[in-house]
Amino acid sequence: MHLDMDAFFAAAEQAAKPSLRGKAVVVGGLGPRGVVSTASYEARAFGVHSAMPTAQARRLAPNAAYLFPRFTLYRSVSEQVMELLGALSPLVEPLSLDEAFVDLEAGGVASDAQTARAVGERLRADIKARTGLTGSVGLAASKMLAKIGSERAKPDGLVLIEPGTERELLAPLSVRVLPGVGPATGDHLRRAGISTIGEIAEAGEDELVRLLGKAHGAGVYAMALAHDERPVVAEREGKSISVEDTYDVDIHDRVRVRAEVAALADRCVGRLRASGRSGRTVVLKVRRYDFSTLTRSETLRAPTDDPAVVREAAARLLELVDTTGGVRLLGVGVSGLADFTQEVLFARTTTGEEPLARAAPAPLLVTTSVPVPAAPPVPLWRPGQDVEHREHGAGWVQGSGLGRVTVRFETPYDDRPGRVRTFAVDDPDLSAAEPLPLVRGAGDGEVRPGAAEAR
DNA sequence: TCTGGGGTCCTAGGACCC
DNA sequence: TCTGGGGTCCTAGGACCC
Repeated sequence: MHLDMDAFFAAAEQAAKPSLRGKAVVVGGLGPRGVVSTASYEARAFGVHSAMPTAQARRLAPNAAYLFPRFTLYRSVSEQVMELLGALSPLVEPLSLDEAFVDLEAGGVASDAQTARAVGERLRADIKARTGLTGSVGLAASKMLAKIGSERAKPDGLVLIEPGTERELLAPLSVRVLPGVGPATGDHLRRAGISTIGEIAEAGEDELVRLLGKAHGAGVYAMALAHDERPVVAEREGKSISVEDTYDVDIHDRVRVRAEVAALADRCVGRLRASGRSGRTVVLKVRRYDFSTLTRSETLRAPTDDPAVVREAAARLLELVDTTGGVRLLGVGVSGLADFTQEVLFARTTTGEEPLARAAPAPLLVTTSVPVPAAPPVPLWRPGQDVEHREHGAGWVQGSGLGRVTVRFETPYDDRPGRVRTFAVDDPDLSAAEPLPLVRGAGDGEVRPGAAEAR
């Protein structure tokens, strides 16, 4: 089974904000260089879609609601959904917050089409009851086909692909439907006169390998024949951790570039340590004013989670890069991840320093050796953000500017749009708040064992 | 129209080693 | 006189995915 939540971020916002139900909603970066994460179906009718620059979306749908993503909310909803999946099988493979594969056979809940369909429909009902949101389900004999099924089921549907019908179903579809065929490979194949999956099958494996290379060609050919033996894998270990920022305006000042790289290194290490791991290879990423992107990396003698070590490596790498003309993005990453204990064996013992493994998993606070110039003022109130007013209760920020902030007072449990009020940005009665659960009683991460099996 | 942020996997060349 | 063969590690870049 493949489960894919429908327009997940936008749907969660509509569930949280009654005034946005049935309206065009766009969730994504709201700065001058932002892109759309998710558009509600109403916004898609205007031509807005994921990965589109938000500036372009605003031209297409000027009256849509534009909201910053609220990952804490999406994560808590995601946990509830994943918990329902976990009740079906020990083999659940999340692909992102809103998508997962489930091996139903391994869970012993379905091994034929009829029961699989029943399990899928019951899951969709459980998700709706638990989160208030809809998800689409694909059921098939392999990951690829289950995923194609959920795509065809959207929105709010279920598609089961009967074993034996796979190849005739695939034949007329675009090659772009196959996993691993993106824009570049799609163009490549089209120039060779291949645009449908059926044409890949006709071309033969040798031709595909000639066009795409050994590994890629063989893989794409197998997929075209509906040969996909990839298992559902739960709990995959991450292989790298990285942090990057695109700046609203290009940075020209080399001193500022160094300061940003140091800050990114600290943030990266913060996440590295939060995951209880250490890394051996430090990667610096630079996107220049003209969008040309390069990476420079350095492999250390031993894994580290020391912010100073990562900061210094990143600083060395930066000195290898010409940034005249300005940079629009900087990033710092760590790969070659090892479990934490490894490292204690190496560098740390000689210093007499308390092993970092014992350190509290508190947010990492590091004083940078480079003075960090004051960051451009971050707006205090971001569109979509939850707030609490001493008098008016729970609401969310509709917009702010010119020293004022506009709030709509409504909660996920209201049936009608709430009232709008405007305050001074520094109104002492107004404070930031945590998101409310979308369904009353179904709290964040709250475990209700047996909820799914109870029927 | 002006292009996010977080990842994974693959390729290819050079260094290095046996 | 005409330059082995194979394996691993490191680095850089590109394609792809959500």
